[in-house]
This record gives sequence, structure tokens and C-alpha cells, in this order.
Amino acid sequence: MSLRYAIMTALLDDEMSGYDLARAFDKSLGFFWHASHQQIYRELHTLSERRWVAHRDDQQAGRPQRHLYRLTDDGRDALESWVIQADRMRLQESKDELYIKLYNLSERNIDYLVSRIEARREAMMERLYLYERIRRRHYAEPRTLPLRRKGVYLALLSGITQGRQYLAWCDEALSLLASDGRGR
Amino acid sequence: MSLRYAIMTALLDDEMSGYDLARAFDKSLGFFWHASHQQIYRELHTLSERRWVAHRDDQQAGRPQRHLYRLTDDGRDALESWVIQADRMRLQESKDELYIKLYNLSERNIDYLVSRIEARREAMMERLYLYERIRRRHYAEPRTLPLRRKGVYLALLSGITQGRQYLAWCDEALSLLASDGRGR
DNA sequence: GCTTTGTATGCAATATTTTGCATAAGTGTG
DNA sequence: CACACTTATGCAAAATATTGCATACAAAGC
Repeated sequence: MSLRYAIMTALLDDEMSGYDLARAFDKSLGFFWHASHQQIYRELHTLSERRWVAHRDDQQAGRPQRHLYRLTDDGRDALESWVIQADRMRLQESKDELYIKLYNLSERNIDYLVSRIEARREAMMERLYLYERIRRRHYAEPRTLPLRRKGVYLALLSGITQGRQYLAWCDEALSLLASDGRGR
Repeated sequence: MSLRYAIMTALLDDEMSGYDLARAFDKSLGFFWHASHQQIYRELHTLSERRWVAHRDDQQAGRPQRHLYRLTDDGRDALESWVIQADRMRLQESKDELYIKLYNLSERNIDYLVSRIEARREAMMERLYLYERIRRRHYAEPRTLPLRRKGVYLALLSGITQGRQYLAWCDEALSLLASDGRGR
């Protein structure tokens, strides 16, 4: 259900196409809520029916036609009430099968699992690099930001600290397992 | 699909009832993979059909009868092959609607959102406390552990470092928002 | 005696997410 | 000129997860 509001949130400032949204959900917003383009297109239809978003067609030269969506006033109201609605706080479970696999660590699978941790380390490094760049560019002085941007900054900051923690964990894990792995 | 293997993982050492499993998923294992008792009972039936687990009835004095499940050899094999099967690594998205709500931070909702962060901070403190206790008791000397327990330790360690990072983030967030909140 | 809490199990209906398939037009590369 | 890649949209089926409901027995508190 939150996907609906995540989409509306992405539309707060700009009008966007389904495709734009899909890419937004691949990047920053997607750190908090992932969604495939299929989900997004379907949700956009639902939102249109409810009149929480409106769309107009945009014929670009030499490109397929696209539908640009924007928030309606009703949508904005709905979003605002959602924000202050009680959420069932579920402390984040890092739903990652790697942890379950780690519970099964053995001589037979250690090399594979070590390689998986290394791969994650790489991927996280890259993402972290991206986030740090955004931070330096747009959020260098958080205390001077207008209120709403402070919120966005905090979400970003969460991504950054989580990423750093994750890297540190990978290093610790790789170090602990080094003596049992390939080299033995 | 991973729930299936999470359940089998929980059964690696002990035989357990659905109820036991449900509580295991409320605690440590549940930090990585949450599951309701309904899911668990259903999955246990499926696993029984596949002969990956077997069960026996246990009539306890003055208690409802329960079914104790244990891994079969087939189940153990299936689990082992799953561990070394390629996972589609999806870098953890912390799927938490709070972050989306933060993107919508405004004068109207700041007090609510601050209270939500405080609530999460409390909850995480408690959980972290539990994890730290387990760590001190059972994993004080990680380098001397047998291999499989090293894996479990690493999962626990991930929970702990994530928890600490989360607390630090909450504090940072509360500090940043303090000047804009109730007091103003 | 009555109510709540904990143990113990499960079905059924929704809701959500994922995966596979499908189309179409333009752009760049060998 | 064929092939891969990017932009752009969407349906349908399958897998998973959530929510509501339902039962039953025992212990403990009021």
C-alpha cells in the first residue's frame, strides 16, 4: 500500500512518466522502497481512477509517446493524511537470504558465501559513493535546509550510515572467514 | 521461497513445533526473515508433503498436543544445495514507510514524525540490548568458534551493527529536527 | 466464577510482489 | 543491415505475505 504513497511522493514536485518513476525507484527512492515498472504502471492507473493523479500525453519528437503524471489536489490531501496516519512500526528486518545462508555456513559452502559477501561489498561501495556525492552536492549544510528537504536529507543520511555500517560488516565478516576459506 | 529454507535452517539442530518456530521467528531469526504463525504452519505442511521434514506427535500433560518437526536427510540435502545456489542479490532496501513519510516532512506533521522516530529508537534499544546479551553470552570469542557458529555470529553481528547505526541515526535525526519541532 | 494470557493449531480471503511475456519505436555499433 | 540497448508502455499468472477468523485447553489473576 505504501507504494502508492511513494509514487505520489515522487510526484510532489515534478510531473513524471511511468518510466521516469521506474528509474527514480531504481535510485534514491528505491533505497527505501523498490518497485518494478509493472507495479508502477498498474498503480498509476489505480491512482488515475481515484483522481489522485492526473495525466497528460506528451508527444516527443522521435520518441514513443509518454504519459506525464502529476499530483492532483485530492492526491496531495490524501498524501498528507497518510503521513500522519499511524503506521504499524515494524522494526526493520533486513530480509536478505544471505543471513539465512550464513546460518548454514560450512566447509562446503564457505567459498561461495565469501564470494557473495565480496559481491555485496562491491555493490554497496558503488551505491555509497553515489549517495555521498549527492550529499556533498545538495545537503552539505543540513541545518540550513528548509524543513521538507531536511526530511529528504535524513532519509539519505540513513542510507549513508546504513551503507557504511554494511561495508564495515562485510570487512569484519571477510576477515573472520579468511582463515577458514580458500587458503585454509 | 526463502521462508521454506529459513524454517529448515531453524530445524538444523533441534526438532521444533510450529509454535516454537513462530517464536523463533519473533526473535533472532526474525531479524532476518519475519513470518507469521499461519505462514509457518502452511509451509510445514508443504515441507511434510515433500518429505523434507517429518513430524511426530507429542502429547504433553496438561497442554494441547503438538507436532514436532525435524529435518529429514532429503531436507538436509535440499537445504545444502539451496545455500550454494545463486541468489539474486538485491542490496538491502530498508523498506520502511517512515522514510517515505520523511520525504513529506512539514510543519503539520513534524511532531508526529519526531514521535515515530523516538518510538523506533526505543524499540531498537530494546532489541539491541537483547542481541548484545546473546553476543556476550555465546559469541564472546568469535575466532574460536566452529565454522557454522561463526556464520550465526556474523548474522548476529550484522544485527548489532545495524542496530547501533540505527540508534545513531535516530539521535542525529532528532537533533536536527529539535529546533523545528514542538518547541519551535 | 470470569477474564485474560499463553500454548497450540489451522483455514480462507485479500493484498502485494515477483516473474514472464508482449509490443513498439529510435539509437548506436560492428 | 543485423543486433543490442534504451525509451516507453502494459497484461497475466504465479508466488508470497498479510489479515481476519476460528478452535481448544490450561493456568493465573481478580
